[in-house]
Amino acid sequence: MMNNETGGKVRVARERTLENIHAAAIAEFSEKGFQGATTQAIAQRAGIKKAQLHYYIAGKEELYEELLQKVLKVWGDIIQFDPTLSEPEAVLSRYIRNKLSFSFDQPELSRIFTSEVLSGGHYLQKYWPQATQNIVGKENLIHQWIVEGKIRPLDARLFIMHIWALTQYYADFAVQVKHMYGNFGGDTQAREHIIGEVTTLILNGCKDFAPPPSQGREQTSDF
Amino acid sequence: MMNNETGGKVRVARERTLENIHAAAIAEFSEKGFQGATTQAIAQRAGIKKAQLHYYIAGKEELYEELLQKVLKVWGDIIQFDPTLSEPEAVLSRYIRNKLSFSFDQPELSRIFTSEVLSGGHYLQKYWPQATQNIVGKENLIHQWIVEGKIRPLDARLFIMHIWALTQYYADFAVQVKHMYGNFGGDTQAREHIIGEVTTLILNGCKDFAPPPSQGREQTSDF
DNA sequence: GTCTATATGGGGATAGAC
DNA sequence: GTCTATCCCCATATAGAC
Repeated sequence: MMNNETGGKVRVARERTLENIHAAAIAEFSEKGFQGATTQAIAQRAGIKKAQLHYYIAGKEELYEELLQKVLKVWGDIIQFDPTLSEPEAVLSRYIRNKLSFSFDQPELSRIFTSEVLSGGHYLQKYWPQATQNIVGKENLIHQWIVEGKIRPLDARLFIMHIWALTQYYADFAVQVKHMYGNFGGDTQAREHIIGEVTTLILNGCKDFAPPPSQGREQTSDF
Repeated sequence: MMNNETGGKVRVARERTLENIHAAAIAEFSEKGFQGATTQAIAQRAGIKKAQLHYYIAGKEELYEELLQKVLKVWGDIIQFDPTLSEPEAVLSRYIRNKLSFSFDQPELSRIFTSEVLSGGHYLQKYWPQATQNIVGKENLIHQWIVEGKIRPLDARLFIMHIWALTQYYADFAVQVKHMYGNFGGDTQAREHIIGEVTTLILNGCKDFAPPPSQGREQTSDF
């Protein structure tokens, strides 16, 4: 208290340590999963001793949940349909670009979510309702596009999930991509190429091929 | 030796135990990953004691590698482009159906592979060359389709990887699908619906939209 | 805040009785 | 083949000196 009148230096040092811990924990949890990760390895990656780590965190489980929340928050913030756009091409392109960029930039954070889902998703119990709610908004817009004949009739919810799956792939299976396609880490050109291929696949995939001259069409999907 | 002249009963009992162990290990490894899984839990799931388990297996690592090989073998056998078919629609539909069916029927086995990739894929070192070889065959056929104008120009390798990603999704994220879409476990109707949606998305996604009346087209993808 | 030392529990694996 | 008991190591977490 007394030796920290500015309230700056100590706090900054503490937060830098916490950042190191977070980065280390993200790497460790995303690789080994919650059960496979060890506080020992996290401490080592963060450049501190194990006892020191436990001085900064409440426990392994609390640290894990904190990071899980972080992914969910970022996704909730960034990965949305842009409401200022209206045409399917623009909305979907933007969405794909955002989600893919996150997969490229923060693959480990993305993988924590995947690892948790693989483990049964017990730590996501509170998250599913919110996620489903989130998808409903997108679903409604897509339904509108179908009614307006802007895209072909399809199962809107599955369509969203498929886009999510395709973009998530580049985080979860980065190792596979690297081996089967070649390295593309910081290469902007390769990233743009992938974004383009995914976007085209999706946009073509929902296009109406031979739209009957001008008549309303119904959605055939009944799921 | 002497009390087993038929060579049957004992062997059968042994193999039944081994099957139980395999099933238990698949469940455990797919949930927790290699590091997170414990022989304790595997034994418990198999209905035997831990010491008993170690009588049947060479070690945790050997058991894990055995199961990994199992997935790779099944994929190598089942998930191929059918050479008796030739049209893109038929080949891709069949491929998607096979891969999706495996995701539905053996999700845990599929997830072991995913978990291993998430962990860095160190146990797959020998597998990548074979997998890449496998993809090259498909790639050549797709290139042919492009030259023949049967599908639009696209990056063939990424296209294959995207189909793989979409079908793998239903194994890895089964929990997510269940929460956001509803249960679809043994429901044949729902399975067929999903197969249909994925197939249509892919087939439309690679269709040529406004093919110029009749002229060869070049492949623009240079990756 | 940071260290060494340690408490306590669980991990993989084996010995040896039955 | 199956059990109990055990070895030895590593896990999470804390105590307490500095």
